[in-house]
Amino acid sequence: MVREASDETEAFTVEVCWHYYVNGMTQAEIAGHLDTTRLRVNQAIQKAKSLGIVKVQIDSPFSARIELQERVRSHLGIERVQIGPARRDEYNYHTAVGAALASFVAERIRSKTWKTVGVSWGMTLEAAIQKLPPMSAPDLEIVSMLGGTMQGASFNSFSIASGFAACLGANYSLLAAPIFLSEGVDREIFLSQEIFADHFAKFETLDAAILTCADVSPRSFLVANGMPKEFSAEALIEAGAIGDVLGRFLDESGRSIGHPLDQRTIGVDIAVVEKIPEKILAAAGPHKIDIIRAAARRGLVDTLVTDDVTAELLIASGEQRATRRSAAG
Amino acid sequence: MVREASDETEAFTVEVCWHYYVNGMTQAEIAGHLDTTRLRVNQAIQKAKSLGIVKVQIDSPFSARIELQERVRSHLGIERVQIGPARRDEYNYHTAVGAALASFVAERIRSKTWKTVGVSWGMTLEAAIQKLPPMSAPDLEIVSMLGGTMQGASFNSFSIASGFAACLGANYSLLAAPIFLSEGVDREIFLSQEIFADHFAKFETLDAAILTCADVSPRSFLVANGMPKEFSAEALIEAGAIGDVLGRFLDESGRSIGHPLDQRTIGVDIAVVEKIPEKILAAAGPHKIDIIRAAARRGLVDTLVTDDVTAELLIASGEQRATRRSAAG
DNA sequence: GTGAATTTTTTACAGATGTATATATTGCCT
DNA sequence: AGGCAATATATACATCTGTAAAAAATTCAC
Repeated sequence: MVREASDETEAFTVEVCWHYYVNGMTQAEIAGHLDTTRLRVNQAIQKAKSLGIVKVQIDSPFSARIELQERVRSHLGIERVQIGPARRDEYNYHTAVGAALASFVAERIRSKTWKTVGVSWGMTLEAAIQKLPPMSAPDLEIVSMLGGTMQGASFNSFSIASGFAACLGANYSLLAAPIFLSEGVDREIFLSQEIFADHFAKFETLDAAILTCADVSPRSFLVANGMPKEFSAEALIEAGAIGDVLGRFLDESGRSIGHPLDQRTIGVDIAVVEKIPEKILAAAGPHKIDIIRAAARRGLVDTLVTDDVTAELLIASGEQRATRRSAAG
Repeated sequence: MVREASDETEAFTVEVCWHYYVNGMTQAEIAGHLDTTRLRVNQAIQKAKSLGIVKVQIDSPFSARIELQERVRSHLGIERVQIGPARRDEYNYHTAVGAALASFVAERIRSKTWKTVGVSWGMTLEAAIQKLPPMSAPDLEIVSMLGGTMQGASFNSFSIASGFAACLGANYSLLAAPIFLSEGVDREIFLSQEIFADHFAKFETLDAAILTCADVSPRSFLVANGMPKEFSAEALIEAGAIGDVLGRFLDESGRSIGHPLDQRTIGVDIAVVEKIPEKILAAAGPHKIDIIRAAARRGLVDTLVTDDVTAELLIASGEQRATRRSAAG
């Protein structure tokens, strides 16, 4: 058979695609119609897709959001991203992400047979609790994963687990301890108490974890209200910390900074969290970009729940970092 | 399960389509990822296609031509259309269509096991002969389907069948008779001669026919050079003729006009032509629009070979006719 | 709380797609 | 003209899609 000139093969490819995509013919029907083989038709369609002759366009008001979440998901290398649209005129980095988290958690609890869910605490989770629909999950236990702060104004770190439980019609189990022990208190002796041992045992079999994170700045409730006096934010930053998850400070690559504070922290170990089947990180705000990325790097994120402002910043700053590395190369 | 608001279902539909068309995931993979069923995913894709959320675009310089040929094919209700691009600055209604016919016939002879092919005659077929590549088809017989004209300048109606045969390395069988008998000559007696009977018998088993057509005007070689003196073009037009195929004049609907001329015409009957498995009509030029459409209506066209000028006119005039009928309705 | 209606999911199956492999065909070189 | 390499076709099979039907779940009305 005479081999065709490339113009003829592109004309053939276009004609094949016309019949397939526009006329809705099967590949076998097209082969019969054009007097060729099904393999040739299949190859023409593959070629058209790979050369961009055929383009699929998804036209919907939701396309931009779905594209954004897919770009963030790909950028962070995680399983899924849920984006809540934020108000740009009165931006507040808890509201949209709180709503998105509430929706996601409700959906997840309906469709999964979760028994135990660990929770962190923070103002983002508090915002989610405000938005959770009433549900009835009597077989579910909400387990707090770290101690709380002893001071505060409106926000109560001990109310997060109980708040989730109240809305979900679930039970809760609190870690009734300060997040950081006082100087001179031995952590292992403190945690050897049976009530704590029983609680920590729960961490080994959690079905999911609802996490949040914070940077190392006064915007972090923990940094503003919960740090021991002998540890400063500046010292943490000097040690490489860019933020914390569950009271554990991480560097830009997601590595623990190996700080003396770890020996005073009452909460689940990061290595235990990594093994939880479904880790949901809820976080938004420009100041959290680095710690979100670090947590993802560390393997602490299956699902990121965020807002669209933060999602766009993640993408933009990711592109900047790629551009800087490329220029340096 | 709570029925979703329609905004959420469109968001879901878009997300499904994103994974399917952009991420290249299978429907089962998407169902697992979005925690739903394969049926739901399939339905979302169908819905997106039917609502126009998903659009397939075929971007190629050939798209316009393929679209045009599909529109003509659909307009005429025939099997396929081959379009040759014509020069617009020096338009000539034989060259492009002749080239397209040559290409199509060559391809067809390579891929089909044709034994006998009937041919009409005309300047369009002559142009095709000029463009046919040399081939070797010793088992093929080219059979002329009608008598010829006794006069002419450069064009010889008796050279078409032999010209095809020469190029294709085939045999030929000529209908050595005038296309119209003289007055007073009985057609049946004339055709009862064994040599004609043998030739006419071939018409019953033709594998394909290569036809052309002409309007009723001096542009038609037949009308200009072959008509008996007692029949005028005006009289044919008055009888309803808009053109001819194989010397048989048809009205706008493709019906034979039932003219006394039929009793003097030496050529295959139209009813016999209708039964040939593959009928190829080669025709181009603004003056042939009506007879092309009439021939298609009559069932004389499986494949139309034309040029792009004519194709566009077919479409445009078809739209005008539809508009007129709509206004009259 | 129960039963009926409706909707969704699961399962099954037919047809289409995608790809691998064996076979056939074509082209080129000697 | 024959042999070999390259290419195309035919065949086979795995996977995916599309849809129908049975089963399960949910919703609604009483």
